Amino acid sequence: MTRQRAVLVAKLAEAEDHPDAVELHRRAEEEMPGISLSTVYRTLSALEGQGVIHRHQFEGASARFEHADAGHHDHMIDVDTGEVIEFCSDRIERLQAELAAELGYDIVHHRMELYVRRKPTS
Amino acid sequence: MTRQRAVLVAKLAEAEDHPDAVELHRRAEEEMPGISLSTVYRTLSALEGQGVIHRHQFEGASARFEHADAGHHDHMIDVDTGEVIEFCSDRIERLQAELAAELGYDIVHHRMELYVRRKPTS
DNA sequence: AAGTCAGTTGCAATCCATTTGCAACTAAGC
DNA sequence: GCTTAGTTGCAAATGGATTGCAACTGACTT
Repeated sequence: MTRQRAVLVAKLAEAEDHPDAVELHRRAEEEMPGISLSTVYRTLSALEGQGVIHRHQFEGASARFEHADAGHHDHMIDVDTGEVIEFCSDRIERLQAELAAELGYDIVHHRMELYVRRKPTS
Repeated sequence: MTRQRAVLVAKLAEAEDHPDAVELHRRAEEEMPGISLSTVYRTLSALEGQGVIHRHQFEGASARFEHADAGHHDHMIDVDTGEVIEFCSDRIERLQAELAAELGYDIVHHRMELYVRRKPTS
């Protein structure tokens, strides 16, 4: 609706990585100097509520965001670089659902994060 | 070493659930009135560093702790009650390792949480 | 084109879990 | 009992995130 909201959606759509609120604020300021950090936080919460973006709370870091256009996937986090790698496994998801069902539960949503390190090059 | 540390370790060992720092403080005060919340936080961090306990940061909640005597397991969180159910799946762990390996990574550690709801009783 | 008004913004203040500086205390060894 | 490194309690600080509020803006009406 407003220009600041448009800028934030655009920045998220074009982002290849998973920026946090402060980084997004930095990027938004390039196009919209003076945009406030509270607006960034407020807008991100709103967009999350509408399902337009996803919020991820990785270990020991502030929340990071990504546009929700890609389908469901999980994340690997390189513990050395902080880089985030997306992946998806139907087989794991199936097993998760089975395990939950065995205990009498349905899965509402799940979170799976693999904290990884590059294999030493041989 | 000190009495407050002993009380906290004891409370964690006898805990059937996954209490947070404030709840643990409450329980410790039964045996040790006047114990301070900072001591609880400090001791929990120390115990975590020694590998005696594990810290879990579930969605939208403060950190919860558990004694590390049981082997590795993951968690299901009942979104209605907050109850935590432990489970473990070798098959999933194997798949996770395979997926990481395919992309050239070794897993340092992982986090898998299933947010669930009791199946409606038929 | 001017008027209306709900929704949005920027700022500063606030929240809340957690951490920390510091002086007083304790436990464990000498 | 005396020493001292490690621990405690308190109060203050931290840091990411949220919020109250008055000013503003954008979309719609006429």
